[in-house]
Amino acid sequence: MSVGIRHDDLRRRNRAMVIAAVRRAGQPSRTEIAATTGLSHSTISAISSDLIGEGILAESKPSEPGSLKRGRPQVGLGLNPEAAAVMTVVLSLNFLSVAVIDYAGQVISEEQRRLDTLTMSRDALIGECVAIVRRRLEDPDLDVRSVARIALAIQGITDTRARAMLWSPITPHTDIAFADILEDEFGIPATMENDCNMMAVALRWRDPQRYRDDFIAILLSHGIGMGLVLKGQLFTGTHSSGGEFGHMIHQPKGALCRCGRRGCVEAYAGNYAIWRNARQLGEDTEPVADVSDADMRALAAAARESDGPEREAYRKAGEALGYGLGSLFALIDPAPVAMVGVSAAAFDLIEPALREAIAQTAGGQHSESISFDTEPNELPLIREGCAMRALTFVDQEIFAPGAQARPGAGKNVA
Amino acid sequence: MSVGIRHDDLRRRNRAMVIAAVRRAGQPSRTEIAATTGLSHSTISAISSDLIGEGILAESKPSEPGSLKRGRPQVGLGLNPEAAAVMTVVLSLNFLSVAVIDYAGQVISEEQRRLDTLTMSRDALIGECVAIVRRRLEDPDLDVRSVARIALAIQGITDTRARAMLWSPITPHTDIAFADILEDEFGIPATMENDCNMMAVALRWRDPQRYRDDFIAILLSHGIGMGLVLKGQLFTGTHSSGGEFGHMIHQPKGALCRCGRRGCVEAYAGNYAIWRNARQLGEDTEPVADVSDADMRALAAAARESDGPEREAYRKAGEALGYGLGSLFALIDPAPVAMVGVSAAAFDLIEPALREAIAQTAGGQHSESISFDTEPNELPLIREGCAMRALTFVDQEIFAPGAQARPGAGKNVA
DNA sequence: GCTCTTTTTTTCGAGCCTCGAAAAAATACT
DNA sequence: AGTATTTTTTCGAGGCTCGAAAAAAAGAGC
Repeated sequence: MSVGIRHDDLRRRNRAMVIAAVRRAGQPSRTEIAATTGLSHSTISAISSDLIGEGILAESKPSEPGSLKRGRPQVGLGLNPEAAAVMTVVLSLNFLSVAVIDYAGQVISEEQRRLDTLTMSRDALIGECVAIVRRRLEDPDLDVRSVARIALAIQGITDTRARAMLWSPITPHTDIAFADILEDEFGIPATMENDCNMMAVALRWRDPQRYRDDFIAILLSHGIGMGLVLKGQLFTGTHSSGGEFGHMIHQPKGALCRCGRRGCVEAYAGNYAIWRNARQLGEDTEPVADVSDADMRALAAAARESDGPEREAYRKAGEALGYGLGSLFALIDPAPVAMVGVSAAAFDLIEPALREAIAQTAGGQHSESISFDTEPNELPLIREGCAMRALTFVDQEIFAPGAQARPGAGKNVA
Repeated sequence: MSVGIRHDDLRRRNRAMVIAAVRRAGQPSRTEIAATTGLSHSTISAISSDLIGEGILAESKPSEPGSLKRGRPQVGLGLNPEAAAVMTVVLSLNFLSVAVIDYAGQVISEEQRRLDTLTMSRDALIGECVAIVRRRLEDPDLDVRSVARIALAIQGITDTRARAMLWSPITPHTDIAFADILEDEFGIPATMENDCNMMAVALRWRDPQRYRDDFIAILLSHGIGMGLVLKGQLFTGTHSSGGEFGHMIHQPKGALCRCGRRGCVEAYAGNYAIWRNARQLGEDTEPVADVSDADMRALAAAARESDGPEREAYRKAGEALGYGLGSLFALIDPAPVAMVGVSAAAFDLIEPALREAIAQTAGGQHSESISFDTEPNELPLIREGCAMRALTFVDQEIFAPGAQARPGAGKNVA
């Protein structure tokens, strides 16, 4: 099973703890780090002195003028923005966006492009991704050697090892090993992440109070996606990114889903499903390829206006989501939920039926106490999540082990 | 977040690894332990010499006569059966059973009792549990001081901290803190476990080849329960034992479930549901309290005999289980399944409809490759799981830290 | 029966790492 | 300027793991 702990692992792990503490707290003093990690002051002192010597951390003046305490003032430790950089690539329906982010998490540069992802050939899609990354790397302001990691996020299913996209609604092509492709092309370690998982990662960094150890991020968009954090860990399937909440069964043999099957939650709550119901097209109608955000906002407006088929469509969506959440809660117990995406802006139309449905399930025993939060814009969240994922990789996998193994690499400060 | 690693943790963890390696492998040599843990021979030598000195491990002669290898023969290390003992208490419908198990996992003594759990008062139920434990502890052959842990398993929902039963179908009473009660009564650390989780634990020990990192144990009994292991970890809810597969929704507003709600998987696949459908009583009929195993076997026989309402009842059960598993697989991806309990003996009647249903779900994409195994008798599994849970607790929490902190306690061999 | 070979296990010194205590540093209070 | 207070560093002690070498315990060969 798992492997024994070597002596050198110890330092690596404790270095990782210190870096993580600094990334989380912003500008903590050595004393604060000692308190949060439980390590002794001497150890923190030794480790942080090493990390500063290696250019990973940097001391920053207290900066707080209102710190009228006695005693030697604390000196804050911060991440050195120039220690490294990472790149995020977000590929969504008809849209590709890239950003370069410094080690402290600030965006250095970005680029966005419209594509016709549904009709592009496999090679063209890969080519566009490679090209946009290359353009960013060729930016004269950027030190290419400092780019330590690329994180791609895509709508759809990725594999557990974060190497490949297995299936995606934005393209007819399957099994594209984006991570390997980018690694081979640029020699920079890369991962392929699921968009909703990245949303969950981002929520945890944005609001650690609310989104801590257990929570759910649900993407209400053309399709329905989910990112799930359980016991502080991002939940993934055994083979894939998992958490395909949208394809849990709501009604056996029910409405036609984009995945070709019947009765999935998405077949009632995805944008195309709401649109289909609002237009009263019948549940067997082939899902349309795309409904614009503007159309969805118009639909929501009409639903708020009068009690017609539009309102009924949102009611059905709420019911499907409610029963789906009820089944999910039966498995994992209730947890805070964040609704993300265009239809999150119409959550007022969805919520009543959702709560009613959830109250009829075992998981909804305390349905009043389940709280929902909404965030209409998913893209910034996905990018933030990617950035944090790439940065924590650099923290844990590159900086924590230190550079003693290879004396030629990295910056060796005496 | 998590805490830094101290220097003394190191030894504790590596001791735990060695003990775990011995428990898993049976009679491994020091060399084998070094190989599986990745630690050096010197370290293994030092640790195992300590453990032998403390009476936790014991050397055993090679025992294999056919070991015609050159070189110094390996000497096997085994668990010392007298190092400690644990107790398992399994509380199920109308039945209470207790066993005392030595440190090597052999049953020393046991006792079983029939009770009328559904009608007993709260105090009577607790009293019976306490009394049966006391009788075992008063056994003159048993050194009471060696009993290091009690593990209770109960059908129903337990809390995450493994202290209390929150709800159970075998009694109308709720929120009984069995673990605390036993601890207070006997001064022995105790935990309260969910029966299906213990089944999963046992399967992992019984057949580590098949049930390794990801698998599902489903109890097909009066109710439907599940134990789930994901990524090598027992899956639990955020507040409770979780994994209430039986109460995922199969049909919104469908058949009446024992939990009082409608459309749960259990309301189609639990014994009472199969019985209700076989008797053509209608889905709104109040679930009966108990159907005997003999009745269920008769039902299965009738279903095999001719294509009547009995066969249809099993078909409906298969359909509900199939759609439920499909939804589950959408979340976690497919994994090997073990069907446990009386109705597992009728799995031939269930399987066709189950596979048909699962094939219509997103999670059932490779439905042929999903393999089912059956085990009609759940009680031995639950007891084995409890025993292993209690024993690994002793391994990790009592023996791994060692006794250096309290020089008076334990056996200190110079 | 004795020596050689092979494999397992133990011993020993080196190198790290963390810790606690004490010292040093840096500032506010008086 | 001196004192109190808080943060940070320094230093020696104690542990732990590791690699190399030695010791132990057999079978193989003559």
